[in-house]
Amino acid sequence: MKQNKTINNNSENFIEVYNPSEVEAYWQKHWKETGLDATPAPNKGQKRFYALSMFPYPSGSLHMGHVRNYVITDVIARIQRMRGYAVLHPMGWDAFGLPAENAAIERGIDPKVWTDQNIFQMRSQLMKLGLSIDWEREQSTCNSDYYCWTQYIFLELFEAGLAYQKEATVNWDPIDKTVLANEQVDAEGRSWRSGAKVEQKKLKQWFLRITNYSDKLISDLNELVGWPEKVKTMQLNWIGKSEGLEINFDILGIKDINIRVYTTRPDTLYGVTYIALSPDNKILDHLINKDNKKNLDNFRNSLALHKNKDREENDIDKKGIKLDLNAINPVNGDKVELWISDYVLSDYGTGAVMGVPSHDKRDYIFAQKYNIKRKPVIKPIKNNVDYKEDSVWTGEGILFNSNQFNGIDNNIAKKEIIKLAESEGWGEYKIQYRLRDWLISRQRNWGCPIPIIHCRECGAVAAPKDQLPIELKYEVISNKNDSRESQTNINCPKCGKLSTLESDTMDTFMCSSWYFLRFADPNNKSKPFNKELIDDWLPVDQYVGGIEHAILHLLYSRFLTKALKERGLVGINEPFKKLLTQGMVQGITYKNPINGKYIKSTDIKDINKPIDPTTGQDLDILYEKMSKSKYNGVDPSEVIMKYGADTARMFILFKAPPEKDLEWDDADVEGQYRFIQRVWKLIHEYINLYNCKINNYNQDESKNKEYSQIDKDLRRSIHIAIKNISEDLSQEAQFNTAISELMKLSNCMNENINKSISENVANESVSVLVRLLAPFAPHLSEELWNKLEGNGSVHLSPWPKHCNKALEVDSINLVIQIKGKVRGHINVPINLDKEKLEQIAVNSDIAKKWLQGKDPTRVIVVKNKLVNLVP
RNA sequence: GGGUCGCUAGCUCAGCGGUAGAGCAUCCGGCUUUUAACCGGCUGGUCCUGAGUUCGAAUCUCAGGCGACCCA
Repeated sequence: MKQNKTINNNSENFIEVYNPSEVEAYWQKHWKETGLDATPAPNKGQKRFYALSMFPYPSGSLHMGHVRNYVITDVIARIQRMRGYAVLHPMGWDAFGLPAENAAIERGIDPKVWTDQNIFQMRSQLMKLGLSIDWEREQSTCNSDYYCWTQYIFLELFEAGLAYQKEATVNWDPIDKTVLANEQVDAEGRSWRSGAKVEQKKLKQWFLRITNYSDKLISDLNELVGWPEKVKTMQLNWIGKSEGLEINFDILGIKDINIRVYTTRPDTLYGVTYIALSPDNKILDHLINKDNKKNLDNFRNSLALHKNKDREENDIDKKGIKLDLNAINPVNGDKVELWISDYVLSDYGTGAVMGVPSHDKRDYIFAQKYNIKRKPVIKPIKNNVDYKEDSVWTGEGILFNSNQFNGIDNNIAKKEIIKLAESEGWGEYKIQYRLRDWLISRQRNWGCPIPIIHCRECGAVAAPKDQLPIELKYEVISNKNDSRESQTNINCPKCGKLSTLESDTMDTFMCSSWYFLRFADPNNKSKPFNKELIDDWLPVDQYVGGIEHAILHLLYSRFLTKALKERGLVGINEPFKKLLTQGMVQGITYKNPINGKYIKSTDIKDINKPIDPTTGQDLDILYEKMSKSKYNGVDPSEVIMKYGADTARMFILFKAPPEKDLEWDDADVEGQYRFIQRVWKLIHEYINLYNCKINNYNQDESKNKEYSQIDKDLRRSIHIAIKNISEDLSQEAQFNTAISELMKLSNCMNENINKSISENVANESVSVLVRLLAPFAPHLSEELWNKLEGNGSVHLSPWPKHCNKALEVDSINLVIQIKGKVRGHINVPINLDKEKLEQIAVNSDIAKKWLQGKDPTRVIVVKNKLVNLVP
């Protein structure tokens, strides 16, 4: 940006242009030296506030999403400090994970060195944003003084029986060569990290018993009044509690064996035409004869290694083989076919489903493919045009084809059929959850080692807590496969015999499920944290992060907090009191709608009418998530270099409410830069004209004084700004409207600049504006505060309070409505009684003109606002 | 299919029964050796549509349209 020597050459006093890079660097250094951002020592009686952003993965470069995230918590932290809270605002690094390991393999670098370099890089970028973070509390999950306690917490869970090993069908990511938890596989069956189609493998793995807490995780959502409803709904759906019936189906011709089926739709029981078993259901061993055994083996082998989710999908091809057996529907004795199909999951429910093609989409598709008969038993109450008996109806309705239940509403029938099943003994009411136990084993090197020793005699033995950490070996990982197979020998802590150390590491989500606790007691050498300090600072008062963690991180953290509470390690029940999920930062893209190619903005001649330089095609202008492949990324460091951190902060907060997506627009950034410059100039003009100093403002004097009209008007604007901004920042984090109010106040001060404002009111306005601006533009405000000779730091000065008296007005513009339409205004003194207002309105020229001599039939008077005359 | 949220100036958003509002952009003027920057000013609105409630609806109710996200 080209810098002029002065902003306004006409002004008598030359005002230097505000130079953000100089000023920002100066104050950042000064704040560091004076310890401005340090967390105050717990002091009895002082209110506490814990502001936290989700800590980042240290990829090495800061992106706009990070900036948005950390600026939001920073503004909140700064406001709370000015309001007199002791504030904890820490930062750390989610430092284990595959990129470091891949870098190590590809380039032969120690992953620890690589990670630390990235952390150094990102930390210095963050510092340039002027974030009031207490860096003394910084944590990095890959440091042994952190993961030591991750292991300790794992052992606590192990002792509580909440960590266990089992053989299960698990999601295998073929690119990252590791297993994944269900939460880490998306709806298309792809890994959240590598994007690879996940395969199914049967492996012995470590799990955490999150399902023990299913009900608590649901019911305690009610405590989380400060969470977006959307996130709570997503968690509720993920846990997926359902009520239903578990039914025994006898098999025709085979005694002593029956098939257990779970259904949430007992009302469709009369519509069952087949039973489908999962291919690995153990009951098959008892049902299959030699001939069928071969078929089954072939079938099992032929099954593509689908991901669970994939198999649940409605529209994918479902495969099946028919058995020469029939089951008996216990409710009516009907014979139903027996099938094996890959759309039945072995570890959900009982590994068997009852097929009701008329009332379940997946069953319908399967039945259609294999010509299985259908039997409709529910029809909608309304004569729905869309409903046909030979199609599938999954909605509500009335039963038919169902003996004694005919004509009954299906919701009532559900309960009635459960009752019948229980009284006749062929089924029982059961609650089922979608949530599975959390698989935490990862076949990776760069992760927190699982502190377990496998002994031939004693089995899985916990590493003694006083021998933690089980150190991670940092040697260069040159060959993935070889390093996975090498085992570390260790003596069994129980019997002393030679044993092996567990070679898997933990899911990195385990590391991030408790970091918010460690910040309360970051340097504890004897345990993860001191309970008193946790209960003092936590729960986190304001947590800010991306919606992508609505289930993963937030659910795991809630679970772990509850588990630790039961172990007596913490006293809190929920970790995060308020949650704000910020929207994405999007960049402008130019896309050729024909071939779908993205064009760099530098290749476009006229940015207002973008044309593909090679094909001449008109381009679509879109806003999309910033990414290299779309050429729409904006580098935070460049923006800070060009405009300064304050401009970047102001822009990002002003452009959209925090929870909405934000469209990056360079023109608007310029606008914010100009605002910063205008404020700078404005305050200097006040200094020059009114000799403004913070300490010249006499608050007591302002209270009972008689003011001139100009002073009164300006004071009203000042106190309206205080009131509105304080409200914007109290209930919801409405930074955009708060900044808009700041602009209004500065515009108003600017309008009054050459009018005869009294010195005290000029000082009041300056003192208020600089303080209101402080959380948003901390450097500019501090510099101005300093110029105004304010005491100490503006960031430790008290947040202004509005004065109700200043909001009062002497006169109002009375609105005159005729039949509800605004026809004019009359300036009248405030607080006139209704009769007087009516009199003024009726006798006004406006009334005469519009009523044309007629008397109004009705008069509505709203005191201090309007009079409505109805002819 | 269900749920949630949204639709207000060219753009991004406030307003949530009582005069439609900010910022940016546009346009005009000033300043200036040009570009630009800066300063000043003016524009700009079926508040998605329709019906209802009301003296009065952007605001409340109902129906519909469009869009986003989530779930199935």
